[in-house]
Amino acid sequence: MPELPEVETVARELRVLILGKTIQDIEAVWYKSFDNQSSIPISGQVIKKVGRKGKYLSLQLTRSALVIHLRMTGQLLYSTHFDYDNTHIRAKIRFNDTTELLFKDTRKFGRIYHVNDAGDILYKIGMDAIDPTLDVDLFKSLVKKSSVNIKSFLLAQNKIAGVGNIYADESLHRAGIHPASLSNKIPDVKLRNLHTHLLDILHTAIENMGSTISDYRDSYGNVGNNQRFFRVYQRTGEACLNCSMPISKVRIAGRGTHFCVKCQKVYN
DNA sequence: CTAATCACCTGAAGGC
DNA sequence: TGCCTTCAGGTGATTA
Repeated sequence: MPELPEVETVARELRVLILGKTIQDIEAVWYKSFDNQSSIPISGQVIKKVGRKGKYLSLQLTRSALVIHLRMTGQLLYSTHFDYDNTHIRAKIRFNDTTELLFKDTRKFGRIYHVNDAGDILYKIGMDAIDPTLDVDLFKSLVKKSSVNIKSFLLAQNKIAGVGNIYADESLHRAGIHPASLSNKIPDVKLRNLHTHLLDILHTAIENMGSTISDYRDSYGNVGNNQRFFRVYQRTGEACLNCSMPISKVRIAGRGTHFCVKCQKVYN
């Protein structure tokens, strides 16, 4: 589910909802969902800062940190009452004002890590895709250093963090680059295009509160709006909005990949 | 280093 | 209705 725009939406909401709250305790309803790697007690610690890097959320506490990845179906739902639906709730972060942050995760892939320092988890992640210091030149040099196909490059979180299957396909379509193109064979002009469109797509998706395919919800339980603006993702067989050619779907990097054969040129 | 495949899980959808 | 297969916003380990 959630890629950068969805996680950013949740991060912004959590800053309003839980910043400054004191944690009472954390209950691991499904044992694997909460991975406690620190001996520092959580109880009594205050949420000092809510951050995001790539698809990871980080909650800086007084003395330690919680790092959260929602994977495919994770949701962080803020609750002020106790009569909620417990289905698929895998962990509960309780605050001392009786409110809770519920970790709902149908497929159980998501994780809440408790670590001494958020860097213990985040050190392996590349630069965030909307980090202002990731300018065109740096973007181009990262891509040109890679020999993998561009779709795989965009999905590789250790290079640029936050882009997933939806926004990889959407940005490659806008930039007119075939997803199977080799990263180091794409012309500079096209990479410049890709950088521009990737940023535009991510920022627009944030403005639209993220994309909901099926499971994504924000911390209020609301769906996103950005799925209405997809041009290729999940539009297989439908007309390309640029040229009317039916959208194709193939498997690249082990993922369903949507593109237009006419608008997206292969470089290799 | 890269590429492919499986593993982790549950549920929805489509074919028969 | 039921059974079986395939697929899904992700990533990490393992095997060529």
